[in-house]
Amino acid sequence: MGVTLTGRELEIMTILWQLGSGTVAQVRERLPDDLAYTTVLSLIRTMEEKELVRHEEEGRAYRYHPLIQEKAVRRTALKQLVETLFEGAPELLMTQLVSDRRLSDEDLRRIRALIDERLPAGGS
Amino acid sequence: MGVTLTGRELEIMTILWQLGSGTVAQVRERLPDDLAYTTVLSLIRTMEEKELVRHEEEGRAYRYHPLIQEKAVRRTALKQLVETLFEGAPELLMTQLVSDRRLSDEDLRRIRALIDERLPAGGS
DNA sequence: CCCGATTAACTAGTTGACTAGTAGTATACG
DNA sequence: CGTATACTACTAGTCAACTAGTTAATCGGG
Repeated sequence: MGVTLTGRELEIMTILWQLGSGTVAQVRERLPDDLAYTTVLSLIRTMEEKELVRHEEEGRAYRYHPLIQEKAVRRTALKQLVETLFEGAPELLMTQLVSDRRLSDEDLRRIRALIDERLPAGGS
Repeated sequence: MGVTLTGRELEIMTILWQLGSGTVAQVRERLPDDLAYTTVLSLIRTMEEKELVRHEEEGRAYRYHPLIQEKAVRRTALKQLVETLFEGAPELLMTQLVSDRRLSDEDLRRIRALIDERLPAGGS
């Protein structure tokens, strides 16, 4: 259930999300590893079969557009993580994030503000 | 970097974490899918090579003990997710969790209490 | 019009995760 | 002591992800 991507596919989608759209060459030069042109092409074609991207012709090349939203992928991945590793309990994940040193005071205040917005006024 | 497990390995580790330790048979009967005994054995032996578990002899069987902590796996997975899908910014992940319907008011209050503890007293 | 460069399509090889069978060994028990 | 049972070791096959080569088509410049 939900949109799931392999590692490489995610790298490619991230680039497409940033650019809005891109040709194979554009994606290729932005990938962290130096892959062969044909390799990137193969990946993108697979992604087109999965309906993750679509193409439109642009001169001699194809321009590829993302068909899925980053938010959807994030949601699926997060849900997956919570289910497999945090007993299906999101607050366990939250707790770990808050407990770890990873968040600055600034971050924490922002989160608290968000929570306050979300909670009905006058709670205990 | 950090402890990473495959899907099945995680399932097995979760069982070992719950039990404290276990034999192949004990793990096998608790796995969601009905795998052959030898399959589970193969998996666990691979995990022993990776130093994810160790064994001690117990009568005719081996008893396997986890060598890594659940917390370590959670930390790695969470960090991985933040880096690959949330621009390395944990507060983005927090924001999405808070925004989604997934958390009850109860959860939110608990998180807010945690944040309050964490933050230095006094001062927005 | 021809040449070099870029690109898409097709084909295929490698690797790791996952699965399971077979053989051999040890244990329990009558 | 002998047989059945449970277990480990070894071997191997399948599948998806990933990678890249070859071929053919297209375009721009001389």
